[in-house]
Amino acid sequence: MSHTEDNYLRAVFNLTERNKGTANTRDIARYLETSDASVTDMIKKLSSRDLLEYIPYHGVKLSPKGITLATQLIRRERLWKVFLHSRLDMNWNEINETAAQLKHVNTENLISLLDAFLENPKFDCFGDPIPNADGRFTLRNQVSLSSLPKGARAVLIGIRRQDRDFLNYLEKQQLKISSEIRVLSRLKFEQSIEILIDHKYISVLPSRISNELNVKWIKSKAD
Amino acid sequence: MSHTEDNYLRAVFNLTERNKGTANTRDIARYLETSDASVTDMIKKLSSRDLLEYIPYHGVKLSPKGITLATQLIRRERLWKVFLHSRLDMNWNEINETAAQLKHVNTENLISLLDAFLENPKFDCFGDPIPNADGRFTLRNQVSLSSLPKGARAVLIGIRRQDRDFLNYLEKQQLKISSEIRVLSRLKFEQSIEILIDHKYISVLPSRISNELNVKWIKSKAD
DNA sequence: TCTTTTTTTTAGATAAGCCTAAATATATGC
DNA sequence: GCATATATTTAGGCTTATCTAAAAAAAAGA
Repeated sequence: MSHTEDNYLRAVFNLTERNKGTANTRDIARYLETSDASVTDMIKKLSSRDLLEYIPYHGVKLSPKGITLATQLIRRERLWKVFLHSRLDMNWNEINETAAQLKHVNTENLISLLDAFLENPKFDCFGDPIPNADGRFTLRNQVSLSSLPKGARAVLIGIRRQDRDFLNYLEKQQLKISSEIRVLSRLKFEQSIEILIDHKYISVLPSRISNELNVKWIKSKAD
Repeated sequence: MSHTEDNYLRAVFNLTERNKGTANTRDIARYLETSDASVTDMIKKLSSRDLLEYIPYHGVKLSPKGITLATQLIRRERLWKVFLHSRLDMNWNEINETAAQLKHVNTENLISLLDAFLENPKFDCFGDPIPNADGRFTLRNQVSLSSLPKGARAVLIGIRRQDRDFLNYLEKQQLKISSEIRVLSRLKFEQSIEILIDHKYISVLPSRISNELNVKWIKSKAD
């Protein structure tokens, strides 16, 4: 597998949300910042090698073989993210850029040794699940921050959007994985939500933002 | 810089022993396991970009610009070796294979963060010096194990040859960086040297082997 | 349904990195 | 110094991954 092929597989994986549905040419091209024509070329190549299931003019999804490979890539990438975050204390944007490169590194024992060194994390620093060596993902209950009622308490456990500007914005707001959140009020303007972060910082987030944040809702006995 | 270009620069760096002398086409081809013709092509390309100084038919050396880049590559590769050895406990052969891939990864702060995490090591797990961010190498006194007299005490600090079979052989012999060595006797047969390793293991090494090992000779006050 | 817009595919080119075979330059031995 | 051997370069071609422009298919709107 070349780096390019790796990236196509991961793109299809991400765009089909773990293979529910198909990815279309145009979205893959945008995701990888390349031309539609290049995507068609590569799709043909990968499907001829049984990594993609392809119906011309109607998009692609991963084949069983493709799922296995894509899952390994995701595993490598997310384990590296944990390393970069927890050991090197790198910032979010650089973590994504660096892990995107590191995921291509592949030798016999590297990933199992790294996994052991990091003490077998199940989620990365953005809350995304890390598949185990068999490709299985850990599931957990989570809801969108935007769905919480006034007064609710929650912990931030997942960040859906991960583009540069969005991540910079969150870091500015002192929001990070494991941050404790209390919903102070819900405003009519842009369906905003006013929250208290880690008992210290007050923020008002428009739904455009809070929709992208997944939390674990801590229900007290009273509820 | 592409991965291929990276590898050519590092090859020239290694083959010229930090730029004393020139590297010839054939040796570069052997080192990179490619054809002579491909090497000529790439040499032309890199010298046209002022990374190599090239006299047709008479070999190449790194230009000042090339030295800077090659030194950064060596720095990245050797820092990763320290990580793989000291944190992941990977074996020597896989360390070389993995670090060869990792050295291409390059983002803004990665290497300085890794360096800090590893506590600024000056030598890697094979005893090779790690250039600092300015490209300077730490020097130290070392002699070949083969040159020690009977009775000498020393510490293993460098391994010159690093091919698969050689490294496997050393690991079998319980030899590693920082091993304490005492010279028990010197034999006529193949100029072998009998040594005691870490007060536990006795080995007889032919000069073919001991020539490739660098040690720090611990001279006691009596000497 | 028929036209227009959007999306996808095809056609034809280009650049990087590699190859083999042939030509040429340099080094070596007598 | 000349013949032979070795090393290097040139010539021509291949593959991968990319591109733009044009053609074709599908989707959307009136």
